[in-house]
This record gives sequence, structure tokens and C-alpha cells, in this order.
Amino acid sequence: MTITNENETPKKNLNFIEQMVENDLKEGLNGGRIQTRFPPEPNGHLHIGHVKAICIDFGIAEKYNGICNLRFDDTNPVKEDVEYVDSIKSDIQWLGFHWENLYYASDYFQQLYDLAIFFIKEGKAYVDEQSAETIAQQKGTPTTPGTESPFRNRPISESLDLFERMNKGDFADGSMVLRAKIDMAHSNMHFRDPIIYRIITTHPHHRTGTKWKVYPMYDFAHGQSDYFEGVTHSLCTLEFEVHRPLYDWFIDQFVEEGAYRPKQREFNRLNITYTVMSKRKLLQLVEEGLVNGWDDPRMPTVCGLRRRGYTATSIRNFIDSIGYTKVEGMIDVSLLEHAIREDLKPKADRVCAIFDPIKLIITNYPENATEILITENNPENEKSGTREMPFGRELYIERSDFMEDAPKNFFRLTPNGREVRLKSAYIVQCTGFKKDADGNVTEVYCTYDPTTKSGTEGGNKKVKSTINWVNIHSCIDAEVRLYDRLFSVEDPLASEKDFHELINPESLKILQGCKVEASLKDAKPLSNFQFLKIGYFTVDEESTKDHLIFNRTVSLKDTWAKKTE
RNA sequence: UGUCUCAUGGUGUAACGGUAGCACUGCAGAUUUUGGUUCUGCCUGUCGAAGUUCGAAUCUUCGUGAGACAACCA
Repeated sequence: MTITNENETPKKNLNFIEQMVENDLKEGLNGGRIQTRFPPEPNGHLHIGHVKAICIDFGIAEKYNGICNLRFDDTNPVKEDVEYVDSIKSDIQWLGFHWENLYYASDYFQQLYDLAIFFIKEGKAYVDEQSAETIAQQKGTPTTPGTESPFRNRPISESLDLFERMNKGDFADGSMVLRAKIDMAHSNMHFRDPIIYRIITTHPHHRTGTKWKVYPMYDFAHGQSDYFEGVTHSLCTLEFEVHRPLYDWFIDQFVEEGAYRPKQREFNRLNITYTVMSKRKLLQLVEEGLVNGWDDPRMPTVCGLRRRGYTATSIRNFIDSIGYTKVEGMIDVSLLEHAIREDLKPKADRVCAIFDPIKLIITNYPENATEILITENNPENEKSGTREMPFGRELYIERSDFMEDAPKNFFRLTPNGREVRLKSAYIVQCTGFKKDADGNVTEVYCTYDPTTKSGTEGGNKKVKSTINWVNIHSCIDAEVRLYDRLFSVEDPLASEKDFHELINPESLKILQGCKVEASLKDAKPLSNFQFLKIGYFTVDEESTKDHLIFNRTVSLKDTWAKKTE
């Protein structure tokens, strides 16, 4: 998207990947063509770690006038499912990215098979009939060399015949594999005759059905697919760094020097405090019912974040702010929270919600009278306009906005008669309160000053605090789900304790009987609001007209709460 | 007793041999019809040791520390 203009000041602060791409461009690599791919395996839902990869894959293509394809890495039918294909596609679109072409590694099964045959004919691959355990044992360790398989030097014709019969279904799963013939003593474990094809007959493939009985392994499929497709820059996370030499080796075997070839480079994966990012752990959370599904708003999945109220923009801004390096670190979740607050600040209308209602009666206000007051939707955004709020003698206010015995620095309602403003309404003074038999305050009484109406000259009077209210007759009930960080420790994976003990017991608190202003009656799912003084909230997907449900996206910063801790 | 990779405030990230900057967090104060926002200020950093150089976060060497790699997963 960037247009290069000689008059423009040179771009600065490129990340190391952009620097590499610009350098490749300058050197005319691959004729100046830029092509990337986002290669998810359809075995789980996308999480925010994937978004980091998506942003660089699609971002590089966009920035350097290239293309980015979506390619499902569907080489293992045992684990994969169409369910995930659909959700991955829609998540990418929701994030605002567009792939040039939609491919599947399974599109290349024939080419990959033919290539395997080529490797066998070249004497660079052989069929091994040993068990998985034996092969693993012979692999050696990172510090000791492996030993060669007795099948390593069998005749090419024999391997060829066996491999073809493997694919006809003549042999059971696990009975034999095709291995590349490289070096069992290599210091890089991945070069110790890696398995490149295995037999899978027990699970039909979600796209090719039972056509194939052998499936390529990642190392043989990924780089070759990149090559078939014309990928120039194959970007992935750091754990694939040790695979890169093998990625290059395979391509060396059938591509001439100097010809086009894809290039793999690795960046740091995303870790965020108080959550986990591995698909295995996320799956465990779902399967054990520790959360309510992949889209539980506590999950770092794209669907979970969306349901939590995170916008695509905020997630992309967050990713943009953390950058790409080779340093494996841990991002403070407050950075993510900052991104959503920043995005919602001008977008989310301010509304009143009372979580723990207590009745406030304005004793000098006429009974049965109703008055329509005007309030701004968002002081941070003039274009957001105003709305009407019905005011009356009986209101609900937040229980915590009244204190019988208040410290000096408590600015809200107290029986001492401090003046307090009701948001967009009048200034009131507490005159008394009522308690039930258990000593709980049930009603608070106050008088109002009719000359202090907001928007009038008398309304300019300064008071120390403004509190929220809803009209007792027009407000509506709502359920509020207060979400917080899923884990109570910064790095759950690093803890010695059992995974289950690390879950934050307060990661979800459900509040019933909350009172929200009537304007929220028709709020649409996934729309964002700021509940004044409380936080940003979104309407849950399960919310209905008769049963409103709001999810807390993130709280507002609260220096008062900090002081009182 | 392997190979590869990495090392800048609490966290993340810049500085590409020439003044260590930015964001987040935290702490103060000002403003505020949100104890929010905004504004101002403050705290805190080049892993260590040699070397090259007029000059090193940057280049070299040696340490130290951290991570990845031994799935018929990707």
C-alpha cells in the first residue's frame, strides 16, 4: 500500500523482516516479486498469536505490493476438520484481511507424491519398515549420533514398489514410512533421515476423502508447497528455525541454483501475561470445561476476544505496537487492554448502568413528575450526539456511591451533606437513609437544588463528584458478566503448580438484576458501550430483548480503587 | 557434554560506529459534570570482561544467562 515517493522522508524503524524484504527487493530477488502465505492447520480456532502471524504475512504483501494466500496446512487428517476451516476463514475476514487465493496443502498431494517418487529414484529416500519406537531410538539424542536403519540401503526398486503399495492400502497404518536419506549423525536432529510420508487409512481426509493412503509430513509438505505456489517469503515463528536448513535442503534437491526459491524466516511468537497461547492448552481448557467453549470471552482466541468486545482494530493496533523481533518474551496484558481502551474511547457511547442498585429518593422533587434530560453520548466524540434520559423522584444509584461513615477523601454521597451532582441532572445533598433489620442500607434520601440543572447557568456550579443514576421506572434489568484474566499468575506454563489451581477463581463473576438505562433496550450484540465510571462493555451474543446480557471487555482505570486497597 | 538462536528500564520496542528515544506499567501533581480522559513531571536500562576505534548498545573475542531441537504433529 505504501507508495514510494522520492520526496518522502525515508521510512524508519522497519522491523527486521521488513528490512530483509526491502533488501531483497533492492537486490532484485525473485524479480522483485513478493508473495507470502498464512498457513494455518485446520485443527483449532485462531488465537491472538496467529493474528500476529496474519498481520505480518498479509502486512508484508500489502506493504510491498505483493500477494498473500491463505493455505490450509491440511496434511494430517487425524486431527483436522472442516469446522475449523470455516472459522479460520471468517476470523481472518473479521480482522479485515483478504487473501489473494485460497489453497490447501492437499491441493499438492499429487505433486508431493510425485516428488517423493523422484526422491526415491534419486536414492534420497527409502521405505523403512521399523516401528515408530525403533526409529525414535535410532534417532539418537542432540548430543549423540543416531544409528542407521537396516532398511536404509535397500534397493531403490524395492522402496519404489513398497511406497506405491503403501498408497494403495496394502499396508497397515504405522507399518512403514518413507524416510529421506540424509545423515543419521547430523548435529541437526531434523537431518537424521526424517520421516517424510506416513500411512493414514483410519481417518478420511476432509477434502480428499480416502483417495490417499499416504500423507506427507510437515517438513516435506510445507516448503514444497511454498515452492509450488511461488511464495517468496515464508514467515513463521521461531520454533521452526531448526527446520530451516531442512527446508532449504529439500528444495536444493530439485531446484537449480540461482532459480526462484522460497525463503523461510522466523520471528518471535506472542506470549501474553495471565494467559496461555498453545493450542494444546486452549483445547484442554475447552475440553475440561474450564471455560465455556472456544469463544469464551476469557479465551485469547479471536472468537473469544470478539465476544469479549475487542474490536479488530484494537487487536491489530496491539499487534502493531509489540513489533517483530527474535527475542522470546512475554507481553504485559496491560498493553492489550490499553489498545482496546484507546480504540473504544471515541467509539463507545457512554451510558449509565447500576450494578448494585440502591434506591435514592429526592424528597423535595414532585411525586409522579418526570422530566426529560439531555446527555451527551460521548464527550470524546462530538459527532456522537446526545440522547434523552427520563429523570424522576425515585432513582437507583450504585450502592458504593453512598457511605454512612465516609473518610475525608470520599467525594460521593454521605450524610454529612456534601454536595454531589447526579450526572447530567441536578446537584443533590444527602439528608438521610434507611436500613433494614440486618443493618443494610435500603434507601438513601436527598434533596435537590432545582437551580443547578445541567446545561443551565446554575449547572456550572463545581462539586467534587458526579454520580450515575437510572430512573427507577424506566430502567431495565440486565445480566452483567464480569470477565477478568483467566489465570492468576503471569506465566501459567512456568508454574510448578497444577494447571487447574492457576485459574483465576474470579475470572468470571455473573451479576443479575443490574439496572441499565432504557436506551440500551435495543442494543445490538457486539456493540460497544462505556458504562460510566465502570468500564467498557459489549452486548453478548446470547443477549435478547427480554434478557439483556453485557460482557465486560475491560474496566476503566480506577485510581480510587487503588487508593482504597 | 552437540547444533542453532537470542540478550537495551518492570514489560515491549527503537537507535544500523556519533546526544540511549518511544509506548505500556508504576508514582506524583494539574484539569475534569466519568476518582475516566487529557496535560505536566518523576522513577527505572545497554548481561559481564577484554579488544578495535577519536568515539561502541552497535564491530571482534571470551564468558554468563535464556530459549529451540531427540512426534509416523504442525
